[in-house]
Amino acid sequence: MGDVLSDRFRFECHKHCSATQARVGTFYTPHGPVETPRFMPVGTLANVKTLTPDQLQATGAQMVLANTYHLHLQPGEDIVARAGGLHRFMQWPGPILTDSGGFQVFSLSEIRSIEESGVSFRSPRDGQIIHLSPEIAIRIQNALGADVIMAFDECPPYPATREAVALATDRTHRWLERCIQAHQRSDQALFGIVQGGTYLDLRQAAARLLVDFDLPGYAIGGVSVGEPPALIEEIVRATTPLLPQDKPRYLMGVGTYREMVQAIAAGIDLFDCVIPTRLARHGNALVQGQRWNLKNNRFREDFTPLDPSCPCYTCRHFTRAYVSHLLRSRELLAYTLLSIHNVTELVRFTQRIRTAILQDCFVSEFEQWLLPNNA
RNA sequence: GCGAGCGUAGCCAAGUGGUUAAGGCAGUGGAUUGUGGUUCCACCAUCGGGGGUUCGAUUCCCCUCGUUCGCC
Repeated sequence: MGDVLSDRFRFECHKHCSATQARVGTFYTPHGPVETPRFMPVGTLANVKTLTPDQLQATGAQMVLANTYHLHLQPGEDIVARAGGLHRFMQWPGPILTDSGGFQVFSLSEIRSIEESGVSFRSPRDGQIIHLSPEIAIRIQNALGADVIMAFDECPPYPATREAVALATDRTHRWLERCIQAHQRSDQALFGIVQGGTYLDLRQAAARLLVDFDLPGYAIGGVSVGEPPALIEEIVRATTPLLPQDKPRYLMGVGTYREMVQAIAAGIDLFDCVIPTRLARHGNALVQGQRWNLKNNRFREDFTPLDPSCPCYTCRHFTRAYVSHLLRSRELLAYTLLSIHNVTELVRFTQRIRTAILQDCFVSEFEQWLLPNNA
């Protein structure tokens, strides 16, 4: 299976940045290539919410992230499987990645018990008890049928003691073995996840250990859980170089302009983040490295596009004043237009980085984001 | 013209003779990182006007203005 797998999920590195660890590559999946570095919008079906596949495709998005936990609750993986799998059900022709649900246990359950066998918690939706374990998470993801599936991990909160993080990290490794055992589809790549909280030596030990599993890709998880942004960069810089050169590296849950640039400089290829769509639903636009609250008074009579230099549908057709009006009157179209723009913006941002690396001007062009702190 | 009622923020609307006058909507800012889905947080009034009573009135009394209902 190893050869078939490595063939189906080949990662080619085309160029390395001369001054940083940044690189340009292509990650091949059964549903098409992903040109890296690349931002992946979250998610689809239960989650992108306001974009059609056509609209999503027009943003330049290649791979999208869907959510195991939400799809398990509704409509249930059996229905997705009977519908012909996730790609067909949601009509997304490109690559899809599913998250394992490990993060959701951390982020949105109140009552939970985490044991060696797995996790149980009360669904915030309807109160029913949900069980997740490595085997269940993989079984669900096998049924959903995404191109890339994620190991079921334990994501410790921040802050957490070194002892607690070490326990969670060790458990994540034991769970990874069970995930690999449970995984049954050779047309799906299982990625491992590096945990270790903010303890760099735990991170590095975890990375070294994971490499031995020879997985088709690796992710850094457990960041952007409330820690100071500077710590994310530290973690990424300490961990990424230990992951294999010839495999895609994915930083989960990130992020912002700065975090992405710094992570790419450390050798990261893929990102996912709810920021563009969540901000859209809250009335914010990402424009030229800034966040704007389109509901602010100053946009009321601003008859220019969100970003005159942006090629997206929203910017080609509508004014800031119009979007501001849609938001004030709570028209659903506001969320669609802002989502189109925001996703386009972050995808384009990673595309521009890709181009800059290819032209060997990454450091000079993205200097403002590489320097320590500022807006 | 007579009788009764009501005037608290842009709107709706509690409330009390005593240091900081509920709440909602709207408004103004802010937040948001492997998606709990029109979210969360903060700010935003001296009580129609004038005069009395009182140590003290948004609250009680008088006048006035506005408004609503009924009668003529």
